[in-house]
Amino acid sequence: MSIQKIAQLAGVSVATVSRVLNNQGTVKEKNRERVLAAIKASNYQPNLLARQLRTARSGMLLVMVSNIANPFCADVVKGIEAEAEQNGYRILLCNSGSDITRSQSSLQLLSGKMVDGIITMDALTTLPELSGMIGDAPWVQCAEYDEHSAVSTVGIHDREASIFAIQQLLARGCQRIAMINHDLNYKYAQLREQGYREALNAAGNGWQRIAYARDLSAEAGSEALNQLLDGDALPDAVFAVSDSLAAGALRALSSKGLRVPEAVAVIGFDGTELGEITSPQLSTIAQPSRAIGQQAVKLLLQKIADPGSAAEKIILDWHYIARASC
Amino acid sequence: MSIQKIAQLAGVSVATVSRVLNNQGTVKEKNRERVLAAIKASNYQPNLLARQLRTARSGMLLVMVSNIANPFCADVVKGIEAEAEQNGYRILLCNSGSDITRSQSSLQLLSGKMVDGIITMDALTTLPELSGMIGDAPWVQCAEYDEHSAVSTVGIHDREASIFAIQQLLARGCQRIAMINHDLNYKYAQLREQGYREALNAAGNGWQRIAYARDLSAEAGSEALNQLLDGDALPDAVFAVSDSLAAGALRALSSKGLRVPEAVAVIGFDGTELGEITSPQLSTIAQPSRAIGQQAVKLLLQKIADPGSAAEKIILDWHYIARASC
DNA sequence: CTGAAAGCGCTTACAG
DNA sequence: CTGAAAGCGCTTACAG
Repeated sequence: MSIQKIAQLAGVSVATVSRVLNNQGTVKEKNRERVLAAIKASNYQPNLLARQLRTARSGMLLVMVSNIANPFCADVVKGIEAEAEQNGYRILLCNSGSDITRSQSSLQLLSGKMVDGIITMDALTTLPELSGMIGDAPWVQCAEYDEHSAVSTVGIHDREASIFAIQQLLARGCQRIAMINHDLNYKYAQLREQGYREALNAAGNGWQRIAYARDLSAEAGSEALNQLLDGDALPDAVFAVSDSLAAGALRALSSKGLRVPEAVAVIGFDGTELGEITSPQLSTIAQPSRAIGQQAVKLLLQKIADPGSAAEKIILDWHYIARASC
Repeated sequence: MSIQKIAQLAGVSVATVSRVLNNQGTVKEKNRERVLAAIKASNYQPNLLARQLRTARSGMLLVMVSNIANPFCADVVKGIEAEAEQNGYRILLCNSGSDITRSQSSLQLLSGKMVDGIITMDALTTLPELSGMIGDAPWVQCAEYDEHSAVSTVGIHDREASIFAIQQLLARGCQRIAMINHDLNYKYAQLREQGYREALNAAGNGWQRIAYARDLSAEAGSEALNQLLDGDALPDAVFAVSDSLAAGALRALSSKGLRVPEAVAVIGFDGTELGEITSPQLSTIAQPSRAIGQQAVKLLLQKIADPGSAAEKIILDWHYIARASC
């Protein structure tokens, strides 16, 4: 079913059909009705491929997430969706799974003109490989801040937040503060680790242990915690770079009979709903997830409207949520 | 940058460029090299819109999820992704948020020929409104089983699973078993409620209370539980239709000082990782999430390959995971 | 092994 | 207010 058939059915030209379809130009009322009737009668749906090929505009934004199962990502996506919708854009989600091949495959949607722009949440270090395909298409990098790249970004001050968390633990009297980090390919992982070391060094505390979780699942958090427990001295505090990791750590601590926060204090990161269902509830650094997504869309739309505009960096505020685990 | 330019640069026709692009037909080695060189030199990327318009094939599957933040959905999506990838298909995720307008908007991707088929996880009752747009495009409905519709589905036997859960509670000696259900627009919600009532009726137990959560968040689970606590007699067991709801219920119980399972036993549904991070850990009905996604793709691909084939229904096995909450 | 040409289904100046 | 025609960037018989 094409616009041709509709034109034929309605006894007008394709141009006229196109005009009523797009509500533009002027069409005599009687013709409009005829066209509308023909459309309804044949259950016609316009071919988006043809339309977008012609107009070079899709009204769609691609969002590339490393892991939708992560509640923080899901929250950011919600912010993205809301803002996009408000501006008449639809969003397409691709789960890259941090896999470079899969990312590249998804990027074809961009280079292939199926979407007008892209928001990535991938690891910073994978970006160079991607940027070739992205070229100078509208792009903003989300929740992964990089000061040197020429791409627009929105995120928080990760180092600061991390320092704050450690200071919190220090103020509590903790002596052996361990960290559960994630893949150092992520800039946030690097920055938070840097903050961890800085804060401890500044306090003259040389006891530093870091375990790296293989992904952001609770399971991986448990594993990481068990690694930490393997050493000579037990940590009396754990700072995890994600609530899901922290949740897994809490679980592992509990199964070892270590009370939280008495024996081991725990601080998480993200401020997701996960922190409310663990026991004890999780103290955590909350990111402004929705706002991050929202800002990302704003930057992207700006770039789409004016492709020549310069890259912009937005830093949003985090805050600490004190609950029972610290 | 178009195939035209490449042809010009390489000094061949567009047909030849197309042939090397698609690795088909035969091209003299020297010409192939020239084309490849031109492509590299100009960082050419094929326009997918044009290609798909011409071939009427996209290699993409649309997955419409009501809520990606739900871990069960995320697991199903993982199964979908894996199976799709194995068959050379890319997947596009759309978060409908159970919103009919948003669903319709996403469906334009299908009717607009941008994707070859669709997997929905929406509520059954919204489907009639959608089926008009879907027409007879390849479609499978996932995790929401309907015996009467003509669309392929894959799911579990919800009523049975629900009955089993209630019997478990009954066997434990629970007398006042409440249910936390979700929107009855979902068939699974209807079926599980039916199972709940049937099992209690069969046991001659007339004490039946149901609270409906406004969504599938832990927060909504807590709210629902508090409603349940409002009545005259306290329940001594709660069956929740989702792990996230159950997690919220556990949290609310704990804040009321009600011990689980001693004062109130709890059983969840889905078998997601959430059940492992709550305290106590959650006993739950586990769905074969990955397999559900995988089967859905198989059915869909089958339908794409042979559009005339009949709708198929697949019922997968669930199993009970006994943990500490019951 | 290669190229000219038709055509996928739209939109949009342009002329009337 | 309307239609004929060009063109978006591809692929694919078809002829050579």
